[in-house]
Amino acid sequence: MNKEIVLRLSKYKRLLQKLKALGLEKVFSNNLGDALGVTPALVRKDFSFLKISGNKRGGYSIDELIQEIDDILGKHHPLDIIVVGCGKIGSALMQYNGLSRDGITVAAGFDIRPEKVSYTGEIPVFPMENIEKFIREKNIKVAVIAVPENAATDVYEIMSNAGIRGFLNFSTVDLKCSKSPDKDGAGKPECMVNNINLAVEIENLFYYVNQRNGETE
Amino acid sequence: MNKEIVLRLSKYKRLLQKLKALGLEKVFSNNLGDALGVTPALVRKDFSFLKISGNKRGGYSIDELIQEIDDILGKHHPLDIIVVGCGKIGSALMQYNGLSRDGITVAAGFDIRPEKVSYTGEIPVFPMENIEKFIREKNIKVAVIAVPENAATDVYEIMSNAGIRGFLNFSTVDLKCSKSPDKDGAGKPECMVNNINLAVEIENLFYYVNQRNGETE
DNA sequence: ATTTTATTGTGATTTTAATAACATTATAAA
DNA sequence: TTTATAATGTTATTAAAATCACAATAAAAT
Repeated sequence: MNKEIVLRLSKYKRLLQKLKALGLEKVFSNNLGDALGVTPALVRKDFSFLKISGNKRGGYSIDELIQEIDDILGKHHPLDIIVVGCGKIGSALMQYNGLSRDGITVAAGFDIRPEKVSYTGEIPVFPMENIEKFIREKNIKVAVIAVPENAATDVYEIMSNAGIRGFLNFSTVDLKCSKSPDKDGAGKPECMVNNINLAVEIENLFYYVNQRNGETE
Repeated sequence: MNKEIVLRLSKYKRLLQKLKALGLEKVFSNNLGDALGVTPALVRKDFSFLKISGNKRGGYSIDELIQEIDDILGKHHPLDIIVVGCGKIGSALMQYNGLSRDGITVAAGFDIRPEKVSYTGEIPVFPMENIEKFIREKNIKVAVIAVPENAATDVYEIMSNAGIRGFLNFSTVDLKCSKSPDKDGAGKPECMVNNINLAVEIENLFYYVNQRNGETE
């Protein structure tokens, strides 16, 4: 499955939950397409691909869609993550309410600096030495990387070896996930990395802003 | 110009700066392609498109590439932004060093809550009433939105009217930029919005992680 | 000076994702 | 019960982006 379609699924679901909260029960490919800025045909294709069928004239059942999308996104399992690096960005994420509202739980934070370690807060922060054990024991599969540039690859390696398979990387290095080593390069990726570089995003915005001011092209 | 190519430009540049710091002077399309995970042909096409030419056997001059990319990304103008919403995410961004390292300056923060307002810190936090005046006077064009869901569209409207043209949106609503109203829908977008939904990103990771465990397909 | 080589620059091809178009069919209306 | 309608589901088409492939050529080697 395509990366874009998975992102659309999350967006459909958020929208559907809001529609449901408003008391709606059915929705048309039309409505979802408008909201996401895509054609209704694409919405139908997505659902068709997911084996969700609608009703020839009544559209799709919102409940069924939500249920089905949650299945696909694995929302019926606990979504436990850890955050590595409890500096500015890392601790903001740990305290961010937006995650728990979507069923995502930050199980713990980790930091190499002793002064960041704390077992008293709502979410404990452990020293880095404990990370491997924690990942294995709690069977954690997804982690946020919020460490400085020079530590990122090391931290990635450690976590990757301990069993983390999904990384949300806020460090300034672009991490690429290693392939399965046993198949000498031909294997499918062992993990998934999602790099978010805030400076890149902002530079990107400035580019467009400058475009607008400059050439009328 | 394509959105993807602009992102690649930022990535090329970061890489080039590191290579330069190591003392290198020339680089081949080959090297850049490897690092970014694209083919060398695409790298050459990007540069060709930017009117940067290399040397038939000596590759590209790192200095020239950096200079040229900075030109295109508008890095010779000041990159001043504001942050609206000084909660967890917002204040983390304001204090984040990664931005200033790339020449991006947070000129001010804004918050509707009086207790967040402060003129003593390194970056002042003003009350929301002042935002329009500030944007106009300082000619700010790019803003980060880090407010709760219910405030996002209002805040977006206010800033859009005051002159902001590039938005990095961390709120949980997907903002879509409005088109120029004078051309009844046919005009080019008036602004650019970059939505980052952290919960969506993490859900996305869980999807791939679950895939790996499940079907061997 | 000549030949070889390594790299650029670009046209052709492939791949992928999205749109457009339409045949199908469940519901509603007559 | 028949007809009309409004939505789905899917096939064909278009558009876009990346890769492939190779001719052109500057530098290095002989």
